Order: sequence, then C-alpha cells, then structure tokens
Amino acid sequence: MRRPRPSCAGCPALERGLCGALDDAELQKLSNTAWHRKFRSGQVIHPEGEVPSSFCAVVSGVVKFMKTLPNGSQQIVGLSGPGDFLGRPFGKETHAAAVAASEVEVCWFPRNVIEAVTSQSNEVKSWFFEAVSDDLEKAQNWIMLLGRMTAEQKVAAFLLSVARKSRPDGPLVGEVSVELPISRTETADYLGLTIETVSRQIARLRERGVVTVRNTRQVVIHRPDVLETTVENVMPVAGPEPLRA
Amino acid sequence: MRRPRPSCAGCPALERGLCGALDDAELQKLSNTAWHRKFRSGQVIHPEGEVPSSFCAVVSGVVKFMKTLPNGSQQIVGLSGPGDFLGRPFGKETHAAAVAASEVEVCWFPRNVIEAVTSQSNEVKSWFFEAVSDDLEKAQNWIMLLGRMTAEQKVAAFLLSVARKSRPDGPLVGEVSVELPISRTETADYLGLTIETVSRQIARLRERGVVTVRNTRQVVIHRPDVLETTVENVMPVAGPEPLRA
DNA sequence: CGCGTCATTGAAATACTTCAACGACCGTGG
DNA sequence: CCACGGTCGTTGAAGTATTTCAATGACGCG
Repeated sequence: MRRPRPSCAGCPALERGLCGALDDAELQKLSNTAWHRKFRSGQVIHPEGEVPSSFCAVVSGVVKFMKTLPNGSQQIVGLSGPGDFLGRPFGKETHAAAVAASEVEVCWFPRNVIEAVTSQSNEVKSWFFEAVSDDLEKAQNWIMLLGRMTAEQKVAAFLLSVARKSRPDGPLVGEVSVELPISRTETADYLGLTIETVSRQIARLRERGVVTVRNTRQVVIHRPDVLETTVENVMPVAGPEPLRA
Repeated sequence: MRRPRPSCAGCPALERGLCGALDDAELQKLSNTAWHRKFRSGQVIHPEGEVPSSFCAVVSGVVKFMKTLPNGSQQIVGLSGPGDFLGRPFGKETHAAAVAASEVEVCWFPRNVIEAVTSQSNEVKSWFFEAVSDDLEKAQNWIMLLGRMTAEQKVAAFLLSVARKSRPDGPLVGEVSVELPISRTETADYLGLTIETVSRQIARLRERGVVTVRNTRQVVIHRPDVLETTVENVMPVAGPEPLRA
C-alpha cells in the first residue's frame, strides 16, 4: 500500500547515508518518487539471485542478508540498519536475499531514478564506491572471525560489535546495556554456530559475571574489557610465548 | 631495481583488467609511469593498515590477502591472480596485507597517476565499482563456506574453484587436471582449517578415487561431479525434507 | 488456560584440532 | 655423488570443542 510521501527531515539516510551526499535538486528528484514501505519480520525485501527492480534505504529496523545452501542450512552474510542502502545501481543480481529481521520500514524508489542520479553525479558514484568498499572490509573481517575464532570469541565479538554500534563515539568503558538486534537463531546463522552453542556461550559469560541477561534481547555488559581480551587473545591467561617478529 | 618500461601487449591487465577499460590516452599516461617489479614468495607487497603509496596490477603469480590475529593465527581473506588490481583509489588504508604467495610480477604505478585517471573517467570509476562489487560477492560466498561447510565440503569447494578458474568456459566434465596455486598451509589458512585436516581430506578423496595426487601442487580430478554433490548436499544420500517455500 | 515459538540445559556423538612421529623433496656443501 | 639439514606434507593417536539429539523452561497470544 502506497503511503504519503515521506519528509526527509530526521531520516537516518539523510544524516548518515547516501541522501546526505546529494544536493537539493537531486534529493528533490529522489524524494518525489520515494514512498515508505513496511515489512514484518521474516518478509523478503529482495530475493536472492534477482535483479532488484527497486532500491531502498532502511529507515528503521534490521535487515539481514542471507544465503541458503541446498541442504537448508543458512548463513547470514551481512546486517543493515537505519541509514543503510539496500541494493546497488547498475543492475546486477543480488547474491544474497535481503530479509527483514524485525519490523522494518524502508524508503523505496524505482531503480531508474537512482541510476539517473548516480550516473550524473560524481559524488554519488564515489559514495557508492565507499559504501561497497566498507562492506567488503566488514565482510573480510567476518571471514577472519568465521575462519579462526572459537565459539567463545565469536559470541564475544558479536556482543562487542553490537555494543560499539550503540556507542559510536566512546571507547566502551564501564557498564554497557545493549539490545541485541537479532534472535538466537539468527545470531547462530550469523556466527556460523548452532543456536545451542550460542546459548551456552552466553550462559558461560553470565556465570563468569561478564554479562547479565535481562531477557533474550536485553543484555548488560559489565566487563567489556573481558570481552575484548577474549577476542584478542585465544589464551585465557598468561600467554606463554610472546610472538616473535 | 627499476626495470625497463613494460609493453602492454599481452598483459593480462589489458585483456581482463582495468587497463582494458582505458582509452589510448589514459593507457599511455599510465604506462609512462609504470614499471614492473618482482616479489619472491612470502614478500609483502602492501602491509596491513597502511595507506599504500602505490598501486599495481598482477602480471603473473598469486597474491594472498592475509589478516593476522594477535595470537598469531592467520586467515587468508582473498586471492588475486594475473589481471587483478591491488589496492584501491581514494587513499584508504588496506584492511589486509597483500603478500606474494608465489613468485609474483606486478605492474607498478604511483597512486596519484591512478587517481588522476580515475577522477577524470567515468568508465574507470565504474570499473572500480564493479571490481569491488565482485570482490564483495566473492567474500560473501566465502562467508557461507566458512560458516556452514564441513571440512570435506570446504576442500571440495576449493578444488572446484581452482578447476573452474582453469576452465573459465566449459562446465567441468570428465577428467580435469589442476595446479593448486597455494601450499597446504595457505590452503588451510584460506579454508579456516588446520594443515592436517586439509591433508586428510585430500587423502580421503584420493582413497575414494575422486582425485589423484601427482605431487603436492598437481591434482587430477577424476570425478568433478562427486565434488559438486559434496558441496551442494551435506547429506551423503537421500535428503529427506525438501525445503518448503 | 493451553498452545506454539523460541531459548536454555543436559548427555552423547563426532568432527576437527592438537601433539607427535615419520616421510618426501630440495638445495647445500663436503 | 651422497650425506646432511631444513621445510613441507602426510599419517596416527589422543584430546577437545562443537554439534546433535532430547527434554525442559520461558514467553506471548488466542
């Protein structure tokens, strides 16, 4: 259902995303054709392997990018939040499905409008380039995590990444209360673990007093420093061999 | 040591890479400042976390992109071969070290030349955008592999990816003889396994008659179809539950 | 209240790693 | 030419982290 044209004031895509890189005329052009659209948790925004006919920015909620193996096992290959853009210009098929991981609201435009703006503006091209480069960097960090970290480290890294997103400025000292953006099942698919292992690792952190679990989505991190050393050092205490140059 | 200016004729970067997207004047500008440089296996081409002062295309050999954890464990987050470009314009620091995985020859230019060409040409900007997008897609496929595949599947997928690169056209039928581009240790770092596990999985494929190992780098794949079903199906036979829509 | 979904916990199974020994290959120097 | 040492790969046995299977518990909704 078509909703009234959105006002861009206060939109996270304007403050942090592509729209902030546009000049007034370009923004006007985009917002003339834009409309807001809502998805319930689990709904597919862009299916895998199609050229999306449209393009959108996340206004609120969390979007997961999923790949599915023929045997049914799934892997989340990326997450997007408010201000992030879904899809890319220049009609390539998506290589992962974009699925709402919560109630999601997006600002939706036809792809030809985005492509018109993109092809004319150098700055917009650069913005896309930077965005994809950042995604690539995140993906490579995730490759490191999936390939070389233990379950304990993966969960610690996940909690830290959520905490850092909620505190973009400061360096995580003292108590940090965070809201987990995704369910246990999704966390497992994100970390390449089973749901049981995720649950057990969180339980261990709770037993050790590192975190308190208010409910399945609300976690208080008492000792972010412990999480950080967990991620950085495989060895729990006293690394015997300082690595040589 | 500075080598004579290279001729672009026959260079893989011209045939498959960025240089093919340049017009004559741009190519001339680039080749005027370019020179060839060689690296022995193990030498670092771009260190991690620096803004590279230069930019280059791989002419021959294999380059690995590595991340290292504080405890010393390593993960290869990408591989590049002839025709691929290392580094990106617009002065961002690299997020992985580029290291020669074999004898490597590159075509080397100062970054300001590349940036001049890039900022003036729309087509070059698009080329970079496409290249990074492709890298992102590969990285996301690798995330799937690392997160959800067994050791057996990882090794099968690796052999297939090497075989496919050697036969860019046809669909892998019959016997395929491949040369592994990287050592066992590097394969392990690429697949997120130990060297022993890689070795054992290859041994199992050999015992099952799927491959023959001529030497550590030369492998003949007798049954690529078996490798493909291994990757696609976790279950050896009879997937019971067809996944529902 | 009862049902369905999602999360937690326990016990058994297993895949992968770790530790350790051995073997193949290769260049060097006697 | 062959012995020697070094690196890299293979193989075996033991250990461990994670998965799998199964049961129970918490929460929301009709």
